[in-house]
Amino acid sequence: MARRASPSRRPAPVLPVARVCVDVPLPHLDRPFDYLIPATQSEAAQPGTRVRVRFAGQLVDGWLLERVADSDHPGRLSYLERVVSPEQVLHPEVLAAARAVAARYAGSLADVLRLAVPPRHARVEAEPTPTAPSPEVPLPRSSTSDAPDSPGWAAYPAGPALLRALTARRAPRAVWTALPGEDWPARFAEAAAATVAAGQGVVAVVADGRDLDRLDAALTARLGPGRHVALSAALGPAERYRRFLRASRGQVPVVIGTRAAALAPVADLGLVAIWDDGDDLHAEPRAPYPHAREILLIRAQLAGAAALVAGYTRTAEAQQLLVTGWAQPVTADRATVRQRAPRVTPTGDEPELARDPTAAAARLPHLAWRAARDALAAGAPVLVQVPRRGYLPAVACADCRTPARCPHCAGPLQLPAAGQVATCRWCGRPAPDRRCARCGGQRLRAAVVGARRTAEELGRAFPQYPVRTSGREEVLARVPGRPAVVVATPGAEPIADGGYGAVLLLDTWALLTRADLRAGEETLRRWLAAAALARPASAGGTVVVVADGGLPPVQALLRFDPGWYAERELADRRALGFPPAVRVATVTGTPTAVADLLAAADLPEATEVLGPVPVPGREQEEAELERMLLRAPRAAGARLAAALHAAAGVRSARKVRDPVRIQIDPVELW
DNA sequence: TCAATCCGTATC
DNA sequence: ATACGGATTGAC
Repeated sequence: MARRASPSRRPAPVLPVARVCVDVPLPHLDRPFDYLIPATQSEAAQPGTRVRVRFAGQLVDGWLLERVADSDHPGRLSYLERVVSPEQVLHPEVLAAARAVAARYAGSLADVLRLAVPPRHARVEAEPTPTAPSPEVPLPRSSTSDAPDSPGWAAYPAGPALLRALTARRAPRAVWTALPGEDWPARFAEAAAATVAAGQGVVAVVADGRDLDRLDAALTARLGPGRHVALSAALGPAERYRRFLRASRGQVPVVIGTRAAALAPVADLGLVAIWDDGDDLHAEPRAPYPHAREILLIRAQLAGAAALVAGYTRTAEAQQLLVTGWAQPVTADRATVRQRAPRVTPTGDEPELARDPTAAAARLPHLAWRAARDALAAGAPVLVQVPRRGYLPAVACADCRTPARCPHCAGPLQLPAAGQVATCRWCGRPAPDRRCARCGGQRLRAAVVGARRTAEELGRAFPQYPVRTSGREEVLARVPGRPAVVVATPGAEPIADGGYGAVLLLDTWALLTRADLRAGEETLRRWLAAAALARPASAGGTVVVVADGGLPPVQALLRFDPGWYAERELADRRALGFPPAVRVATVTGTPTAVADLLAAADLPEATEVLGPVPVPGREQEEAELERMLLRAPRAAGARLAAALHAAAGVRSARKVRDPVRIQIDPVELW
């Protein structure tokens, strides 16, 4: 009666059962399935390998999570079809983190593993191992010294202690607010070197390729060649897998990269680090939409590793780490900040037409024009930051321009049409009688993004200097320390040799009134990133921000005090019920699908359900989508995610129609 | 009484 | 998803 199961196949003599995570996207199949390991494959079938298995009649990819002696499954087990490769690319520490990430974000393990391990490239896997420097080779700088060689960290009272703690494997956790002009890649490299000197591995994540290049260079300078790899989506599949393998095989102690590197393997993880955690590039756009910072913090927590959350600014999430005592601040004292910071001046946005025809030509406020002119005359380059197009129009108080919020749930308001009553984008309630929280005004105006100032206009204002642009199409990494006008969009500001003489922050109105919860924080982040490239005030460095000096982000910029702003921001979010003070989930889909899912969800008691609201900007979709917003106390966050994942499972087990998208603490909340 | 079909359920 | 089983319904 030998049917399909070939009689020649017999189970492996030891630990014959493989627990396998099958690579299918259905949430109700998000658990391991047991398979028999054929004796012939026993050697190859190690935990962390890729396998092929027959599942529901078809061949699918899977991950061999672990080997056990026997199975709880009451039915008959199938054999593994084959072990794709003996390479153990899924490390136990990464698996544990991936499980926690899936749970945190109401997602499936298979989805997270797809983000964690790049696609296999068989030819690369077969390549002979490149000769790696022996681990016995000492670091270029003294790695045996108890006090690490890094004067740069001495500018921060807690800095040297941070490095000592890394060297001593005490797993320090820090929120580092970098000084203006700080050479952060060098500081990151020093922290990495201290960890490596202690015999541990490092994973560091940055937002984009430009930051990655800088960190790459700093690590090469500090650690020497061949001690780290840089992973990014921009690499081809072969090179990406080649570098991943070097990390996975323990040939390098340090991995740096963009967000997908947050789950990269290193031996004995000692430090996770993220630069500029407020950049929205750190948010993964694929399910389950995890944020690189959260992934890294989960890893640090589970592995007992150190953590470094860093930037010129401080996010509300970083502030939350400080408030809960999970991490300690690494911040310079005020005297040092004053010494390093440029002079910052706010100005109104009315160009003084009569006084200055050239300024008017560029639609530049007089003060901004004068700062630029003086810096150019002094032989320094000038940076002009202009926002990119394409922000959602918001509604703001017509008198003081404070973004208008719903009196019921504090969501942002929208004006369906001129003259109509404003309604909330979150809960859908009309808000006919609301008053501005700041000034009490009742009139509203739509905050329309102004016309973009072009480089040509600035060229007309400063005809004798070259004008260069850095933006979406072409991003400049560096400009020489000579007079020139550099026009850049946020995130594309080149570094200037010797620093910029003046930095002009224009069209700030568009940034500040974005219809987004994070508008203020994001504005300050972009300003500080640009202002940090200016010379110190003592060397003539000036920043002119075209905005009302009374606005909190402007205040924070004037004082160069992102910590103050973060405290305020977190307090606001607590008062309004936003992350990270609370846990939020959004559920998006067709009205019936969303209602179905929520009906099936066993939500924690304290969950507040807001909505539904129509989802904007999806004109072509055949079915109209809507979104519900759920919020729960942080303590109930795990239960909220579990309830939504389970409900998605119940739904997907029944009918496959009408997918719903579940996002936990989405970066964009409007 | 049997067979074609429908629905629900498990997928190891 | 897809494959299977048990229930259901229609025709002989």
